[in-house]
Amino acid sequence: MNNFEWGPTLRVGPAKAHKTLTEETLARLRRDIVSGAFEAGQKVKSEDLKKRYQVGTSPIREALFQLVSEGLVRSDGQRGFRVAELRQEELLDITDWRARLECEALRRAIATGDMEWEARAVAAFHRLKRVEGQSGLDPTEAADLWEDHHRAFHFALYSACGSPWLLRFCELLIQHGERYRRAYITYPRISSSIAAEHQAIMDAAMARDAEKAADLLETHIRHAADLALAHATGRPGPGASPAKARRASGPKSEREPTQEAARKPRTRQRNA
Amino acid sequence: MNNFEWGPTLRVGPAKAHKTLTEETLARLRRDIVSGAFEAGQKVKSEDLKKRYQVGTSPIREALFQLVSEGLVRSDGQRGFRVAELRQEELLDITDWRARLECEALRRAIATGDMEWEARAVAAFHRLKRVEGQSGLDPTEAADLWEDHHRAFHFALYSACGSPWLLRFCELLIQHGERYRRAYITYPRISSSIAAEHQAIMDAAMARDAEKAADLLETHIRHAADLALAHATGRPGPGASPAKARRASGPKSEREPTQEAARKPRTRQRNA
DNA sequence: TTCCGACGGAATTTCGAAAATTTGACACTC
DNA sequence: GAGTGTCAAATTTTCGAAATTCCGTCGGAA
Repeated sequence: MNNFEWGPTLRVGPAKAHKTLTEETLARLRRDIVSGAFEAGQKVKSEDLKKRYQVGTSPIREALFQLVSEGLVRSDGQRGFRVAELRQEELLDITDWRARLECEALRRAIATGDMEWEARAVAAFHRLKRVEGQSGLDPTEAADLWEDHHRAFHFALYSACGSPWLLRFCELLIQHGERYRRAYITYPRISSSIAAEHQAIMDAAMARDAEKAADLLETHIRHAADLALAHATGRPGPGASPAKARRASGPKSEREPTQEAARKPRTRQRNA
Repeated sequence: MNNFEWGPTLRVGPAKAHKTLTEETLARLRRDIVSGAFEAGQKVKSEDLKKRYQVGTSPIREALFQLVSEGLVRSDGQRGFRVAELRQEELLDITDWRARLECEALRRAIATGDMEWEARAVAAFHRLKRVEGQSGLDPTEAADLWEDHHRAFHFALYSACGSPWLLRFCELLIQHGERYRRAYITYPRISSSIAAEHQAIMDAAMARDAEKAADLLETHIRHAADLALAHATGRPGPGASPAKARRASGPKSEREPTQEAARKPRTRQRNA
């Protein structure tokens, strides 16, 4: 039950062969949303995305719909799509569930994980450390790289939990947690204390001390959220332009419709 | 935080206006998969679906991708889609998490729910009872109707839990749980004991007895799963044609490729 | 002025056909 | 007979354009 696959979200390695354009676009779009390349609440026009990713209408829409289901994008009737908003309230919700579910996953993995699991964890941890030591990279690239391996490390720890659904929930929550973090905290900011936390979790896990590992993990998760929250409150506020919106597409006219345009019902032909 | 929306999955009422064809197709396809109109593991050809739902390529694919994310459909590289398999192992997993998460949701709702929540629950329960009393319907239709209202009743109970993510998780799990149930148990089988369980849960919830309600709910969930499991083990086994596969499309040739056809890598142009 | 409906540009949704890929079959060699 | 390469049909993926819908604006009536 280990080779559980849902999306290719958390795979760092060689990845599935026979990728379709849709899958590729999905991965890129998801990464761009999580990394903050698009602003929260921003309208995403398929025309822009087509230019940005150099693909046709179908892959774009197919990817968008999958992201809707993941909660990163919202679909507005026949009014297109927009990036999900960021609300502090939701960050609290996500953090609570991350603490509950990821700790549970870790406990189970420690209880039942075999040598292969240990090997995966050790390998992922090693990669993370190496990436942290790396210097001289473009900040954006460095952030992306670190986040990828950070995610992979956490996921490797849970990978032996034995419950596909738990793993899936963790996957979703981690993704969203990362988005909040990256929206509020500017890089580079891989503080050594975070690295130390990882080390401690890793040690406890390998020593098969489930309770200690879970405690450390919970602290780690809440710590990250607190940090984000602290930064958030000292800022314009959620939804109001966190991070820079890098790699944004050209200076298009954008025409954001008036925020809450009067929504009077009209006559309609179809779908009567 | 109550008006949380993800998919239109669990809405019974008036539903969002301005439906697009994709949304409609998504709802229909989801319902058909959950209800067992498609067999588990079956390949779904877009050509068939186009004929079945009378729409073009795009709505079909867009709906399919959303269902992939929900776990009801799996996407096979460039080899199309197939309905997710049913494995007893997974039913156990789903049941465990349903018990944990739905009970938690119910507890929270009881703790913080207001009058409006009570009203929603009472209304949903009333509808469920009325539907159960109804007679003289086509069995298929009756099953669909009952399931819709059963789902809505459970969801109404949780709707005041205050956590969007918890609600979303419950939504997904309920959906999958229903699929297993309907795959293994043939209708009509709305035993009076189930109705009694609902009544008891409802009473405890309205009396704000969180612990009792949660206990009853857990029993209810496990009871349903046990029933399904009992039927499953006395059958060909999961994945091997449970339920009837009603409303199946025309007697097409179906051409199921040999289960594990030798998968030798070929030369490829794109995505090199 | 304010409300209402129609008009037209912009964006989204949907379709159908072209391009690419998979799959099974057939012939050929070893 | 087993293994291998080629070919054509079936299927999926992708594109681009047509159809539909939305949204702001303008003009006219109360």
